Amino acid sequence: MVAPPPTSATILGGVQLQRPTTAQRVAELLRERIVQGELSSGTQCAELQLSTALGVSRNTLREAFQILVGEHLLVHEPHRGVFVRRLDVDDVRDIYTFRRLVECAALAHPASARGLAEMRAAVAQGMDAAAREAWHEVGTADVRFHVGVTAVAGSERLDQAMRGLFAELRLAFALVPDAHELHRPFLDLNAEILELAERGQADRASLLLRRYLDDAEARIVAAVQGPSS
Amino acid sequence: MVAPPPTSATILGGVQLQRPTTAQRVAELLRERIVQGELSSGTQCAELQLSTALGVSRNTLREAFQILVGEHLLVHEPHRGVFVRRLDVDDVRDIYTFRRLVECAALAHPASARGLAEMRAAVAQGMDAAAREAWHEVGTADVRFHVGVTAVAGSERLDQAMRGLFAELRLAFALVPDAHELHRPFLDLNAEILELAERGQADRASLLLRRYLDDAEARIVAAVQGPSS
DNA sequence: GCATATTTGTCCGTATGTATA
DNA sequence: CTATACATACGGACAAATATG
Repeated sequence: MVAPPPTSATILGGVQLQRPTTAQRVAELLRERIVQGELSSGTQCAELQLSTALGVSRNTLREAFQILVGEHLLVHEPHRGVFVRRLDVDDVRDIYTFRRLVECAALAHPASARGLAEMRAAVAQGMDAAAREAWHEVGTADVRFHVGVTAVAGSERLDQAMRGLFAELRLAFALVPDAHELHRPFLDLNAEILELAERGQADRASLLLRRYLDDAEARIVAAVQGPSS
Repeated sequence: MVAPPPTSATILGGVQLQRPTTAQRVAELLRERIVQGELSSGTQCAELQLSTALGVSRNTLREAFQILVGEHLLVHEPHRGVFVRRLDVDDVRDIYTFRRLVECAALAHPASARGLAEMRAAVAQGMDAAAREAWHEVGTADVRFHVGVTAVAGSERLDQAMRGLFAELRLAFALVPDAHELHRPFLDLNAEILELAERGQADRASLLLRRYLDDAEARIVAAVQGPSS
């Protein structure tokens, strides 16, 4: 059920030499639904219900759960079940502390040209999407830009950690009332950061990025705190 | 089998409010064996053999595998099984690129006093262990010192990522012939870094740390490359 | 290159314990 | 407090892929 099992060998280019197992496909499907906000924070993922809905056994589903718990997208409460993670203010602050350290340091000491290329592509995609008023894609491009910033550091593991962090962040994005307004103001800022980075003005690029992150953090924190205060 | 299931409630102090599930306990047991080198790189973890040896079902064991695969300690090869990860030179370089960025940036922009306290405790432990010629404990203290450095940044998620990175690194430590000699030369260096950090000489501490990491990387790379060259 | 044995991948049924109405 | 629902964990089964002789 879940998905048409890829024909056979699946030896596509790249690193992925192994056809995904069912648990991996289930995890990917759930991950997508979570970051897209279709499964909102706090939602319980009942084993019986989900396994029948997806057409997989409970054992396989539980393997998928372990993957997503490891990515912090699900939380496990013993004998109660697994739930879509709910981020609180401390979580958001923690994530942005992480991002500030990594992204600013990456820009300050550039080591990989591949990251710059990603940043460039992301800025172009964001501009294009904004012109078409495709706000969701603007958000995607924004995330892509910052993954690119991280890639400047030149560590595959660091990139992966950051991708996981952004998946978590989307749990908070879903709480922001007008998601369009969240990313649009950053389009020009990203372009400016890119230009500074390409001209070798590493310190100024890093400083501008820090301002971006402080601003973004404040917006998300306000949204997570809710209408109160 | 695996381990005496903790009596009942297990509401110890700290964050851990949930009694570990069997899969988590199995994962912890295997993790320990892996980082201690008892399960060496490349070893296959046969499901039937391990599940009977540990007294758990195959399903439960497979859940534990997913946890450790997520931590990069095991690799999954479809229809072949799971194996203890084998690090190559690129892996070691990647890990040290990660460490350089994070640890140096943490020291350069200190944000948490708790991290400094950990560094201080680790230096003391290392000195004490060296005096007793407990070389294994010297290594433990060295790792603790650098986890402390990371903690200076003040992000729980960053700390966790770094702990995972060190678990991976131990796969490579096991390849170094005389593990004693790996950490001992760094005892004085750690103390010096700590002193600079405590005196607020953030830049000099960060620079010294970078030299440490370059040196350590070279040693590990040489060990992983083997007697050749 | 082929037939066979082994191991993984996945499912089902079920007994037990835990939380909640 | 009982009852119900659900998670936990086990063992068995079989197909599919891989390894072996």
